Amino acid sequence: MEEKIKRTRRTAEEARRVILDAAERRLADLGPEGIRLQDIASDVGISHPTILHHFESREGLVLALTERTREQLRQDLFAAFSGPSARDADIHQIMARVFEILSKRGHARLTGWMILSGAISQTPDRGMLRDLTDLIHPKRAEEFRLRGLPVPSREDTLFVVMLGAVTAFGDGLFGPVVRQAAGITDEVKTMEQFRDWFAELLRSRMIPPAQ
Amino acid sequence: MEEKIKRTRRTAEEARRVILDAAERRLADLGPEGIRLQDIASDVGISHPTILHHFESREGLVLALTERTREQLRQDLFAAFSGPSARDADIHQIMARVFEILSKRGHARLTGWMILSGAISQTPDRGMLRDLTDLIHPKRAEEFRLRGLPVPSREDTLFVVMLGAVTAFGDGLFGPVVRQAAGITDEVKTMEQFRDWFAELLRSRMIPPAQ
DNA sequence: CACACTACTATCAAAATTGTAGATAGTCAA
DNA sequence: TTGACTATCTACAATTTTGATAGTAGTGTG
Repeated sequence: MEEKIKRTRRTAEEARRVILDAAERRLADLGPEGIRLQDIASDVGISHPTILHHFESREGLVLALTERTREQLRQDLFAAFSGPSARDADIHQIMARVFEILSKRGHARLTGWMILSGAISQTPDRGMLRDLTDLIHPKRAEEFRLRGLPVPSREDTLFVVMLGAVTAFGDGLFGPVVRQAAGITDEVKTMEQFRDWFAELLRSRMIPPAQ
Repeated sequence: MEEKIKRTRRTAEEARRVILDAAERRLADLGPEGIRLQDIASDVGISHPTILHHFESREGLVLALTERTREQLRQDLFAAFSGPSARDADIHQIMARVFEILSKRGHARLTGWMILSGAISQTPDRGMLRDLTDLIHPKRAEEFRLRGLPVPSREDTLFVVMLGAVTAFGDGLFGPVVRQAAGITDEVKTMEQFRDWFAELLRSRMIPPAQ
């Protein structure tokens, strides 16, 4: 006697989404070895050939995940910097949000893995930080201009942005190990203190000097 | 007619060394998928069971590599900060050396991979940055004391060290992608400029304010 | 209702990878 | 020289993993 098996049939788009979600979770949690078709499939509750059906190959899955992660990151970052709530938020809040995006959501780890595995170089680059700099620099220049101070170069703003990026990514991936090597006992508390300290450092570079 | 095959027989120590060298190179160059016993073996010019003979298992190899990398990093960093040449080198030269250690030798990439794969948490931690802070902080405090200025807390020095570490690691792994996202064309030149700019930022935090 | 479309499954094939077993050959010490 | 030791090899086994094939079952449209 044969069992009638219930199939849940999703739209192709929905199927791709849940598969990518599962792959993302596995990769962020379990590291480089975590992206096995069978495991991902069983997480979703489907058979592994279904993944191949939607993504052609394992590599196709990886590339799709890379692209989606990049795009999400771009959107999250721009939301943090140009959303309505960012209008009068100070840099502490914004940096807190950036760090949160990169560490809590595991984006730093994901990106690190993608860089190491070479997937990221096969995916289109959209000049995220260039655009971010172009968003920030005019405002910053204006602040200086209003006070009659020498306007900092765009390159200076770019370097501040790059430092923010490198540090936020670096903290997301290397942070825990660095804090351990620093002999820190209260991870969570120190993490927040460090981020605040760093945000203050960035702020003192960004704003015009006190008159 | 049988060919007499020449075997090169190394001491166990030497064999372990060349195997770890090859594994390190593959991992830094090729990423997570680069650590395959057969490939490493053929790089060295041996058969893959020889690797198993020396390291018990693939995992044993990974752990041995993790430990060695950590120890090398520790030694390199301490050499940069307390070696004879570091006596009157300024922070620009020291940071340049730190960045070089982490990027050129691929240590940042290696460490990133080890974190992602979970290997690093199975290896002893020696509080490298804590020790580094204890090496630096007294000197720094003395500089302030001599000038009759309020002495910064050890925590402040620790944060500067942590920022240096996070940024140097972050740059070693994420740097190229960040620079690409920043729309930078001349990678090498910008990299140097950024590092100098960052070293100057660190210096301005570290030294006593101008009288 | 009938039919086309396609998301999905079971099963198989092929390749790669780690690990085992037993034989072989350098090396050193007695 | 002889013998013990062990670094290294060849050959094989077991497992895992990606991918191919062909058929099944929801879903929407004429």
